[in-house]
Amino acid sequence: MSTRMCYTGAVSKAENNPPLDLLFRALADPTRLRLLNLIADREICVCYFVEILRTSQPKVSRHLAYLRRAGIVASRREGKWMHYRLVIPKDQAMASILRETLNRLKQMPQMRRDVSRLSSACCAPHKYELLQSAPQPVLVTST
Amino acid sequence: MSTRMCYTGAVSKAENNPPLDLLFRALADPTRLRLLNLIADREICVCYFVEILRTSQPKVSRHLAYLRRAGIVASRREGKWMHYRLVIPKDQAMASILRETLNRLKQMPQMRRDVSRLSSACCAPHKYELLQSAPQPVLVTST
DNA sequence: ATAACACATTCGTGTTGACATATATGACCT
DNA sequence: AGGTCATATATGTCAACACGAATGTGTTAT
Repeated sequence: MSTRMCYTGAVSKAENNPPLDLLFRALADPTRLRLLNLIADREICVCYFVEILRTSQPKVSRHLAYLRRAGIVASRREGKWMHYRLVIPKDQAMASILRETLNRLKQMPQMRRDVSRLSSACCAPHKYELLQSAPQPVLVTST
Repeated sequence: MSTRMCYTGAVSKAENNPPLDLLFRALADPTRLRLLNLIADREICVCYFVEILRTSQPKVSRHLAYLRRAGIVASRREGKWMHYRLVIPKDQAMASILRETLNRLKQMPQMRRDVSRLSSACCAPHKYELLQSAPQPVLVTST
């Protein structure tokens, strides 16, 4: 009960402030950081994430949903495939923190490995079971 | 003791990657963001946080401990008082994301209110019960 | 229609985080 | 030594999150 009253206070506070802590919660997981790094420069479908991160499809799906709820990615359906792309938030603070983060991610060894694995997969999708007929990622004009 | 061992583990993982998600977890809470904003430009003791955020002392203490474990603040004891100050991580990615975050926090209304409340409290500590004899915050050269 | 495919969601479970309350520690004073 | 102040930590409760496994949903192909 007193908890409720506390939360009411918190919500009214959020009217003024962009919920920055929400952005940070979205970034506070290594899997989501890897997804974000891959998604930063291209529109890409889920099966590529599964292949590149070598993880389960539900796990990828859940984390993408998390990022979507945080408003930093959006999805688009094309037949069987769901394509995900980056969305830069309207809020300036969130936007610049996100951009800075993406720039820094790019320089990290693990993230570079992911991207180069993605390049290989794109050049030779026949080598990857899941990617046989999947639409290839499409580079997006970097912001 | 077990804490030490935990940290050792985390460090070994960090050989490749800076544990960026750890930084984001530290930033993923509104109370911690307010604390960080206040601590950004000055060394300041706990009782001021309690007064400015109008919250309980254990809550402040816990969140400061969280920030300390994430390596972005450090503490110093002076008699009864614990002073906290910002620490810019050595890792370049963490450092610049943190700096960008602090710059953005500064512009948010809630954060400005906190700072101005702090200024008032510093000018008239006698008006605040908790601050009667507490050492005043000391501005720190901004990085 | 039905089967295969790509992806999303749900369920059960273990883990972590946030909080209030209570208690402990360390420093100062008498 | 004992008391008090400033701060830290322990305890119990509750919500959020992560995961694998299973199941559901929408689309294409047959």
